[in-house]
Amino acid sequence: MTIATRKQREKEEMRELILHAAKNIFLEKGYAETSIRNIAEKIEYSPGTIYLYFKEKDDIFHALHQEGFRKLIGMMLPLQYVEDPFERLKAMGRMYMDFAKQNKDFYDLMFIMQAPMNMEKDECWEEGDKALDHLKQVIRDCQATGRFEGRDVDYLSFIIWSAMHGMCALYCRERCQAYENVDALTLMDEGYKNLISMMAKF
Amino acid sequence: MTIATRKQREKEEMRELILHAAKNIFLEKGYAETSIRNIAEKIEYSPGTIYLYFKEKDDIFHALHQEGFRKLIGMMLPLQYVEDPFERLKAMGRMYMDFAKQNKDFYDLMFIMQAPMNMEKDECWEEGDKALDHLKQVIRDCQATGRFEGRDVDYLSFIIWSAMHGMCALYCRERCQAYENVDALTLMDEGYKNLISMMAKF
DNA sequence: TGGCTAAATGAACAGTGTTCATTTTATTTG
DNA sequence: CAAATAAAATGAACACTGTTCATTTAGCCA
Repeated sequence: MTIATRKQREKEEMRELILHAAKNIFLEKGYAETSIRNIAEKIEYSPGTIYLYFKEKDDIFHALHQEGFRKLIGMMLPLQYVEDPFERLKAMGRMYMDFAKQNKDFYDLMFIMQAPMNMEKDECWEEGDKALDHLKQVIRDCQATGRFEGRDVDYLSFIIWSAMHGMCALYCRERCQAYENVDALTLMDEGYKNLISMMAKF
Repeated sequence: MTIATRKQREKEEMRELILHAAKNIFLEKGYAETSIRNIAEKIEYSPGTIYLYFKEKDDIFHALHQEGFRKLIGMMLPLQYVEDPFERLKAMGRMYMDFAKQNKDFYDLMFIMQAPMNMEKDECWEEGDKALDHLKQVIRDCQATGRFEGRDVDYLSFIIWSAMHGMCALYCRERCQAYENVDALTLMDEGYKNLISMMAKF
């Protein structure tokens, strides 16, 4: 094993160390409260060191962004074995919602935040595109069984995604409080049922 | 006219002056780039002065938040004369979308940002609640004509709002770019048409 | 004009992301 | 092994942030 490869591995380990610390602070305190100095302190290095492994703060969150998508896709993957396409679509929607509920901060980072988006589209959205392709494919599968006949896949996937995202985003940013007498989780569950009914008759 | 009343008027004018400057910077540069010092500089006062008229930065954005809702409600108001409730609902949806397209930053501030929400619910969401009540009422009007029969108004309004918000939020935060071959505005228009079709058959 | 109150100031505090000359550490060469 | 070189880590410094507060300035009343 050459020194060069060890050096490279150590570099990779350092990146992981930083990411691990960043993720913990981020999940605990949120984006705004996660500072470079906080991360540096946690891993017992100086702030400057972090800039040897990441070009800027957003780079770190870009990495977490990808991790979030890998997590979401990981949750979705088993659902490909649900045979009936519409049932699969329904299960995917529920999974998406559960992901948002259980990983508020990841969801925020992936779909709401402005921060880590100053990247060239191609490299930044690879994982996100994959997730969207999943959705489009299941819609095409539905169409193969006669559902959603004649509907454009792009437009249809967009409104479905929007509806799901809308609920999750309102949830993440506390706008569900507008409904004083209904608890947020119930609101989402029942809202989703309505969406399913709509799609079923569509 | 007593001095006291003039003093009070001057105080109000100063608030307006600050708000006006804040709004301009905010609409031009966004929330993060709008600093107290920037606002102070624009109105040619010292930073400290602003804290004599607003408790904190969020207070300023809370005021803009309200202004945004008044603007949205103002746009919605004429639509109450659309007789058919479902047509009215459709028009309201389109109006909501247009508002988001034309006032990206206001929309962001009103429905996406975390910032100015650290207020006691009652005073902060008065305007927002009014807007939501509008939606609920038109749904009830629809139900009076036999549409959406047996559906819970809270849940139904939530999924409709979510679908609209989802599109607008994805638009505001540049997630429409996920669709490489479709322009964002077309995506929203066509997405909305799909939503209307869904609601029509629901 | 003197006294008082209210308004405005701007330096100071504790924090931020980021840069870079300097020091420390590790590796290679003589 | 020692000296020279290359790589990694440092932390002070820069320009910024929101917010506070002792001090100065301006306006009003007796």
